[in-house]
Amino acid sequence: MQSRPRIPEATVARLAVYLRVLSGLADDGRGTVSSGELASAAGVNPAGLRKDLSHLGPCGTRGVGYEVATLRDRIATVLGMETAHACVLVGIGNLGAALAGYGGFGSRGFEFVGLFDASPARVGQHVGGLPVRPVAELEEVVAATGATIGVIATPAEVAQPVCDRLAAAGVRSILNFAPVTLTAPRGVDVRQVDLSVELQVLAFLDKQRGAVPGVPLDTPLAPAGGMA
Amino acid sequence: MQSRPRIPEATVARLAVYLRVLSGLADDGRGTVSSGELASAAGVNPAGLRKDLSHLGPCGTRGVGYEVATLRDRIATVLGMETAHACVLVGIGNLGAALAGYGGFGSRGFEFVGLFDASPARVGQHVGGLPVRPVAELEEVVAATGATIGVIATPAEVAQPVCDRLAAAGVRSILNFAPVTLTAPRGVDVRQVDLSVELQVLAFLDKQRGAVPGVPLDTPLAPAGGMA
DNA sequence: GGGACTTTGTTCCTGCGTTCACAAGCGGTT
DNA sequence: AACCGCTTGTGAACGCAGGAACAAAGTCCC
Repeated sequence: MQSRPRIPEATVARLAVYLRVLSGLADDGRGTVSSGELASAAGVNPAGLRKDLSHLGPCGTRGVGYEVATLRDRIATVLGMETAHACVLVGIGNLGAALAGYGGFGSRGFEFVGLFDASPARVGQHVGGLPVRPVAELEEVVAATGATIGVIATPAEVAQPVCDRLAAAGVRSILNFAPVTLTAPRGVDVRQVDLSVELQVLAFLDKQRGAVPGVPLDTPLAPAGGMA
Repeated sequence: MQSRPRIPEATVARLAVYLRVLSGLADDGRGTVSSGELASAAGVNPAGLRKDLSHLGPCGTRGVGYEVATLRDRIATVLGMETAHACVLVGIGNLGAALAGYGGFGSRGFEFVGLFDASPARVGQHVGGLPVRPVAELEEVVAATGATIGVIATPAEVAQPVCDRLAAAGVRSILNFAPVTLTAPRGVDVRQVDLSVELQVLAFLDKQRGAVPGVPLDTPLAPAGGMA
């Protein structure tokens, strides 16, 4: 009954999506939304959306719907977005530069306070308004800024040492883009985003769909010629 | 039981991880691996790993373990990696350029056959060995190359139109990096990768952990000055 | 050749997430 | 003021994923 006994992780991920949709609706001047419309825009089931929202207490009006601005602020508060989160980014390659320049982070309360790279050629360059610093200064910057989130976009070979240094420096949440499974000490949360894994799942689903005609397309799809 | 009655998506995602670990072990010259060691390297439970592998039939030797090369090839076959997949990439901004230059795709059977961007300044440039083409040629290239996978790395505003054009051109699997929920016709599978959502989940877990001291750290954690 | 150890493959069980369906409550209307 | 339709919030059932324990099977050693 308290504020948050426990919110499932799957629900948290969806809350972030709702928040994005609600921000767009607020910009369009919408005052209220129904669960059905919001669920449709987010690509989920209306009942599931209501259950997700029930985790943060009653925040809608029966017979009317949800007040867009109020619900947006409520979700932002629950997700911990009222306070800015300081992040450090290690590995300013192609992907790292893309992350540093991505505006979607800053508008959601995440601020990069340090960019690091091992290559001397990169050090000193400015990416997204911040200078790239040598990795030797990592611990110093983390301690000075109180950064709690670390993002790893390095080659796979050095991802684990970087993870160890981040954890030792006091970072408690790590987002890893390197294609390796990281091990972190107890109390440090690591989330893995493997781009090739996503592609392989897509390829498998495509193969499975093509091999099993049990899920036919309702589109004509022409000859196809496929046979079992 | 024979070929594939149905493999859960969660298992497919983990199979891709096992495949990466097995490739590394094969490069190190390892002949066999036990489920415990493989599970440890992949960061999963040994029992769960064996259950995942059971979906593709008995492929291990009791008392010994799994033959590294054999298991690797088996997983690669199941995931549909023996045949190369042609992909098109729309939106050559910071993120798109990073994806085009990422070597992890080519080594896993995914080949970019077309890069597209709406900006005339981008068109003609070469990224990752391929020329950037105008989006007007999208349908033509998809038809000529038979690409089945489309990757969207455009701004959010144009992601839905691009998705529609990809689907109409014959692409059946779409990986979307734009922060919008896409709607695709029946038969076209869309996977969403929202980087800010990942960060927000991390921030929430951190906030929850900090507010609820029920999960204490077993490390001393007192002075931040300590290091490995 | 036999015994014992190791490791896989399977089965059961617990818990979670998702979905469906209904009661409660609010606004608008007459 | 009362009725009625609409929407939220909640309770229950279904299905699925995850984890642990057990039996089968193969190998190594004596």
